Amino acid sequence: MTSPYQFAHDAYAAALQTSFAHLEDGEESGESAHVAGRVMLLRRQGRLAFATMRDSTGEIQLFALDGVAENFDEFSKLHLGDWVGVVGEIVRTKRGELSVKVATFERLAEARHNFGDKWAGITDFDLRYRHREADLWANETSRRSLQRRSDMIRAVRERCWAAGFMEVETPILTPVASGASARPFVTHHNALDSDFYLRVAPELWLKRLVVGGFERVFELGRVFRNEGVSPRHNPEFTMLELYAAYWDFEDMMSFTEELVAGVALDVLGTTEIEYQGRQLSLSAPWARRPMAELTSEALGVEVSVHTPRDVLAGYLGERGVEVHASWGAGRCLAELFENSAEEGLWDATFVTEYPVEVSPLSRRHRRDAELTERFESYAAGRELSNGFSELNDPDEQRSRFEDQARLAAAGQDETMAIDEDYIRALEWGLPPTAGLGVGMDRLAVLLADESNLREVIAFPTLKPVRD
RNA sequence: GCGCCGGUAGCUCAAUUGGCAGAGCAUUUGACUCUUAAUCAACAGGUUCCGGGUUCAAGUCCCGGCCGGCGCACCA
Repeated sequence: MTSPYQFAHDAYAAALQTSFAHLEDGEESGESAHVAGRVMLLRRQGRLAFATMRDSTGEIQLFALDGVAENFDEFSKLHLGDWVGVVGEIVRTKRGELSVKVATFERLAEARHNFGDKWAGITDFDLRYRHREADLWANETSRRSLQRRSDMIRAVRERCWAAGFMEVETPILTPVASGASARPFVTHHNALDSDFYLRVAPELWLKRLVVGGFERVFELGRVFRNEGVSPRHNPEFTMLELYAAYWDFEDMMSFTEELVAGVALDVLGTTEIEYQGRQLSLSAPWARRPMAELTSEALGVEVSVHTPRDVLAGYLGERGVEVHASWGAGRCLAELFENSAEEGLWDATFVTEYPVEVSPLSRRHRRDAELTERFESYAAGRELSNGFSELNDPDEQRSRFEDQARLAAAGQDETMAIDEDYIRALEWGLPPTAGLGVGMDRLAVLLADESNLREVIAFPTLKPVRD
């Protein structure tokens, strides 16, 4: 029997369950449907057989009778997991199960492997992540989480478009990996005989488009960082970055809270979500708290970027953090914040006033030259977004990059690479602009109520199996 | 990269102190005209992750490796 090339499918399980809800036990509707999906369960009973078929919307029972179904013997020999296309009347069985009474059926494709135990499904992480196609049939929560991610991406796009942002695409293969302090992946282009880096952020390209006159741009794309893998980190992840000319960081914070709360509303219908058994608020407006203030509260002692560097270093030492000789007061404060206050930020909160030292692309704060007009948002103790008033002075940008180069020379692993083309772009004039980056996987984890990033990534990065 | 834990049939899991490697589901065969994780009967299914070692005897203990989970580090 050759495998069919097509099936004239005209009905879905969930819609049938709804539109024939009125059928009484034992009643026949007189209406026929063409349904298709996978056989998930099969109950043969002599000259009749029942199958539970699942499609992308839900499940419906297939009811086959010898003498009524034209190829009953083949039906009763189906395997769990086989794809079928069925034509038959919609009926409700005597025992009350809505069913398609099989007139004809075709096996559309065979399943050579099963989809796990009927009860337990597939639980082995290795199998689930390496063969997500099987996991998706075996585990309802896997389907739900990836569906939520898709709903989220859609909502983000629609809200960005609605706010007048235009979607653009910038290079993934780049001659310099800059725009974030992260180790890049390196690859090689043969014809150009040049090494390229996979981007660690689209930031610098996007700002060049603003220089070019596109006032509001966004990119939703994959970035790559050659760093550790954990429940909260995948080497490739999806970032939303957007830039708005004429805005400052305050404007961007307002946009951020509206965007994230709006997306939660679109996906979940609420901005008061439950995450890991605990209520979490994404409702705007979010608290806006200077880093120094949060850190002082957590430490029980007043600190700021103006506290002597060695005093801050001393507090870090007490907390068991190894202080690098090249760290100034700004870096020390940021480290102290991460070590003390960060984890406690449960409801969505903006942390503001990041030190210049850790913010090489941010504009200095208009009230304090040691600080920047930068914010990060946190939820469930984790960073969700990062944004700032963009540094648009090419001379200062050059000196900030040079500071980064000095730190690299002093032995710091993760620093930002100098990008001459970007500095030249700034020389053409970047208007006052605010930018935002949102970790889409992190947001998806919140919306899907998952604790592990891999659950919202269809095919997370795994080590290849070697012989 | 480091630490802890794990890997047994296609799937989910057992296996006492080191003493014959098992069950349910799936597959195969048979019975059954209203099942719902159908039921009943039978057959088959194993490089116990891989490679060494200790021992009369290793799924179990030891060493090395592979892969995964969690934590740390790095980072978002």
